[in-house]
Amino acid sequence: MRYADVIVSVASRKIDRPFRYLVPDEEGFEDLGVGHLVEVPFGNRSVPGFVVALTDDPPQDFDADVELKPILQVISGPHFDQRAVAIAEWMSEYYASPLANCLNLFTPPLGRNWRKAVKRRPRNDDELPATEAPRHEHLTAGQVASLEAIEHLAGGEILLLDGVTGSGKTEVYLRAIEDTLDRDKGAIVLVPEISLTPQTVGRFRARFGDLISVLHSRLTEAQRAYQLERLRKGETRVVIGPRSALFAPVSDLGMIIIDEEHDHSYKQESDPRYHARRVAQRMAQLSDARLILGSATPSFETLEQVREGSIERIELPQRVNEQPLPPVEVVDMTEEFEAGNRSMFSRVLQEYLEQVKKKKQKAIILLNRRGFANFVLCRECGYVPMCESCDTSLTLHKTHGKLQCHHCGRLEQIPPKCPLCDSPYIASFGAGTQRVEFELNKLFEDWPIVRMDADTTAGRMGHQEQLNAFEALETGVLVGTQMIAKGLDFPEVTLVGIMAADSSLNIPEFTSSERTYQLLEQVAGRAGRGAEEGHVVIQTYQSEHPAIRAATEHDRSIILDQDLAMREELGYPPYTSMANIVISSTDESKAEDAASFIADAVESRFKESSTQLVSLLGPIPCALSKLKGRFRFHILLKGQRNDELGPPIMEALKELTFPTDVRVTVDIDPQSLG
DNA sequence: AGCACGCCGACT
DNA sequence: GTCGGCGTGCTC
Repeated sequence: MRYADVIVSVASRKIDRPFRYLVPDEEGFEDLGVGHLVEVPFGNRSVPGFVVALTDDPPQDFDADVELKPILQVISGPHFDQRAVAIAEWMSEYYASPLANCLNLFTPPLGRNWRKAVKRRPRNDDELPATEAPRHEHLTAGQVASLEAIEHLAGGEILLLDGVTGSGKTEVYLRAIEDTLDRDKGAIVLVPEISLTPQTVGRFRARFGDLISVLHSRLTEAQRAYQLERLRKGETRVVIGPRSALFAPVSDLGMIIIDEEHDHSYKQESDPRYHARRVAQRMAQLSDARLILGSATPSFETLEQVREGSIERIELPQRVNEQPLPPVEVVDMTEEFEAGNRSMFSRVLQEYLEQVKKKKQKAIILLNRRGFANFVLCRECGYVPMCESCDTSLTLHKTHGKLQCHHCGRLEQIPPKCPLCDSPYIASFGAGTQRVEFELNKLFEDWPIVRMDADTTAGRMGHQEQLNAFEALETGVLVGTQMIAKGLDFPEVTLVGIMAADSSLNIPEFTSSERTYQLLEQVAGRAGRGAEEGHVVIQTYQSEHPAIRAATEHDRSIILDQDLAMREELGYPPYTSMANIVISSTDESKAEDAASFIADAVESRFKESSTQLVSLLGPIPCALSKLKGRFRFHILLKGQRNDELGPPIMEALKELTFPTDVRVTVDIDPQSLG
């Protein structure tokens, strides 16, 4: 008899182990192997499962042929191979996540109709056209050095392309992939989702034609399945897509490229909470593939690895068009106020805006907060309308004239008078992107403004629609949140204005300086990409802060050394490893009880393990102590540098049971402790 | 995670 | 007397 080890796709740490089934000696099961999605009986129901091994041995302690149940049907596959199982197993341990969830990354989404295979052949292939992109340009010295370094890179080794915006990193990627294909190997290219624009895709399509599969979020399930099938068969050898493209079945993987490696979209914020950079590192080792990271503002973690020698670095300090980076002017808004300016725009920004309008050019204004006003407040008694489901203040939106919760979406009427003291003096504070749009309209009549934030980009094509609208303008302004900082390339943009540049500095996270610097430097790089000189104006109340100064002077060293020194001093990553366990429930005391139970169990599990715990904080209420009607507590663990906290946490949690409604999430290497 | 079994409170 | 609360245990 043949038997199959199956991981049932049920997200629970309790049943996270293989179950062995009989493989029926029937038609349809001849080719059954690792990576197939199957339907298996489980308890008194049937569930989806993934075959992870085949064997001739019955399980111990079982009267196999009497008690074992047979696989009911083979649904689809194979979706992954033995190497993928090894990666999923590593992820499961490292991230303390059920193996079933990790294997899910390699397989099509299991909807309500999982018993039926998704058709692989789509009606329309959605092939985006190749855009003409002739091979340049001669290469710059930095590009030549990059290609040489890549050539000498051994499998599993990592290279950082540390190149300013516009330094031609994409051309290096293209040539490195050509070389990979020449060696008869495949490649994975990860980009932030926002970069999957027709322009980027067109360049790759032009160079690699039918050898590339593009995985973007607009694909239907059938289109996606078709592209994955082509990769698996080796018909396409290169895949480009967001973080999930890391799990595409590229045959004979020779190279992984992560563009804009600092980007936060590479961290998945649902289980398994993996970081694509970390998984790619492991995958490159297991596959003997080269790993290329690229960014104008590399993550401090990566730069620390450069410093300690585990990542090689090549700098590309020059732009391909030989233009300098745009000069940045900092305006201290306290001085503007002293000088009698009550407008949200500084005088210098207003002057530049007038010039841009006069010259029929384009401007970008960044304010990293959506809505009209951040919150409203009664001026007599201080009452602030709060969300009933979340422990946060409501944001004023002018478009629908209501208060909105930015965490759960709840809408409330604006109270005409204070519900506590009946005062009519309700005022709003803190401007958002809607307010900027409103003030610009007042200041510059009949100058078109395109607003780009989460409110205007809903829907599948939202981003592209707003970008197209801005592109189509002869002259105008793009107002938006951080989403406009990423990868936009409009040569007509000659001015970038950044409002409230310090707003993200005050977020209580150890990465707030790093993030602020990256955001400012990235958005500053949107100016002056054409022939015309660009200007950048940063408005702030903390003009002396290193994060602001580093972006102003285009000099990362102003912030890097002192920020890393601070992290070492205070025991933050990369000098410690960190894990955050969040426990939530609609019942506050249930959440708190479960949390202290977990804290005890985890602590004693670490005492028995070889992994040393540097500190355990909590349980304490989360910064967002109530979210979507659920009360939240968290436990923050620190371990020694590079120690893996996942395995002991997983073991502790496997032994515990909680009342229904109590949810426990483990976040290894968290980006936010909220 | 589901789902069944099983043992104690307020209702037709 | 019964419906039903959710604790405990099992799933090849």
